[in-house]
Amino acid sequence: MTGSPTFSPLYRQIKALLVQALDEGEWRPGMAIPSEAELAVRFSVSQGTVRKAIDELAADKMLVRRQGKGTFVSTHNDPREYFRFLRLVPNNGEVVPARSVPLECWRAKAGPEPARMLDLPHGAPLIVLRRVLQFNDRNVVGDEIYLPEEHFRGLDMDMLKAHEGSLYSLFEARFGVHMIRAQERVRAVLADREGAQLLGVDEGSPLLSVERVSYTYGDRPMEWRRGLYSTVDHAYLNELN
Amino acid sequence: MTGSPTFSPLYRQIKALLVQALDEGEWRPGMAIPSEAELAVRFSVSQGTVRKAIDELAADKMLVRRQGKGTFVSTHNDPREYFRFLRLVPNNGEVVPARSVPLECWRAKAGPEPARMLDLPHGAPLIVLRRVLQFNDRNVVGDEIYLPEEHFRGLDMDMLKAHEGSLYSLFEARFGVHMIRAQERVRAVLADREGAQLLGVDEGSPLLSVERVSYTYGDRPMEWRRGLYSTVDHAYLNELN
DNA sequence: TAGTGGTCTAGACCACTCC
DNA sequence: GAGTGGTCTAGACCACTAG
Repeated sequence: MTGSPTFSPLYRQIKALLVQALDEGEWRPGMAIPSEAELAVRFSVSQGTVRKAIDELAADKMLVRRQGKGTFVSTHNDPREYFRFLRLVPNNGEVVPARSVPLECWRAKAGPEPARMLDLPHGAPLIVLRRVLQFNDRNVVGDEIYLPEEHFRGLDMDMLKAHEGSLYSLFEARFGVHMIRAQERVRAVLADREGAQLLGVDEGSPLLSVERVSYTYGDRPMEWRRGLYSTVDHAYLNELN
Repeated sequence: MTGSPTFSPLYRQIKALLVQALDEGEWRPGMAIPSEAELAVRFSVSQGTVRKAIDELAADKMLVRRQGKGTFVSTHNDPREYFRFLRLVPNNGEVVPARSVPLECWRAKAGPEPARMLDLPHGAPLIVLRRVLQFNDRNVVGDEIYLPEEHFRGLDMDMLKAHEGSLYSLFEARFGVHMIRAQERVRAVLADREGAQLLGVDEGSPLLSVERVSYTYGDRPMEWRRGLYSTVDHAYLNELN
């Protein structure tokens, strides 16, 4: 019976303004945003209110606080953040860095599934790419990745081969597309001939199928991918609360 | 060169005291804790400091705030929370409640793996139970669950059959064991004869193997389980930030 | 109307980083 | 020492719940 509960506290409005500024690129990934005191003046609120807005953005991992230094726009373009969304860990605890190796890259029209996942019209232009992830020079993940061409114009094999780091670091550095969050659906499948060969397992071996949609500011989907994970020497790790 | 950074803010000390009180059962799951004002008096700090401690406990899901009513100890013993740790969702979005059906329950000595995962000495007494999870009366998950007998004395098939709800709600209601968080490792495996029959799939079908350790207050491991998930009609859903 | 959590402010001071 | 985020306080007021 009651109307919509339209009440929105000040700090959430400040938060929305900050997200808008981030989305518009007022501050680039890795750069510092103005100090809390400055922002308080800019928005005509107390520092405590700015602080609460930033608290939430830090919890969302859009910003990173560093005591004594400032507050920074989070970035994928830093070795420690390259594979922020990758949940695969080796069975023996040793930490080896992953390496992304591009295989193919072509243009295509969106079929029903990519169109739906990317919120695009059927037939919209896409860039599709295939790559593998390696640990210790061994292929462990094979991905097929679908991107709306509109936002990734110019992406090709040369660019992929020239780039050090993860795809998300490339997306950020070259196309200004910053992924904020993602959602994965994991299933068990059998390796077909191609997948088996790619990951160095027998045909018919069990693999994880991992489908992921990644979102940029404003919950806009910007990437859809399907991966095959070999879980012989690794596991998909998940924390539950 | 610098010594250990032992600085701990007041609100974290308050938080630790609150966790201790929760662990000792001063307030039971589902019940309200004292108001922020009362706690401020009790600990001789300002309400804002208590508030920040509770903020973190709410983020950890140990407490739940309800505006106008109070702050409550979180509980698994509520239909909406029965399967808080279950990440399985149906392929078609419809929400059907899960149902836990016990199969077997027996006593055993801890082998190397349960002992390691539960931080118990080799040979420590365990209770082991097998059960299935059903959606729409169809078996989708088969679990084998290992519990330290010390904390679950008296658990048997009769008790399992008599209980409505999830295992965690039973653990909480009957044994005062409240799971706070858990960690899962997911792999792809092939269904053996037994697993295939249990889940109604062909032998050799791909299944998810999900190993989980659950922790109570103080990060004390209290349960280890291994599950087989059929992902024919469901997917393991995960949010990444 | 009373009690609870939620917001907002202003100010003092602390911890950390860098020059 | 200057500048940043981090803590703590005290007080006023708002939103929500329940009797």
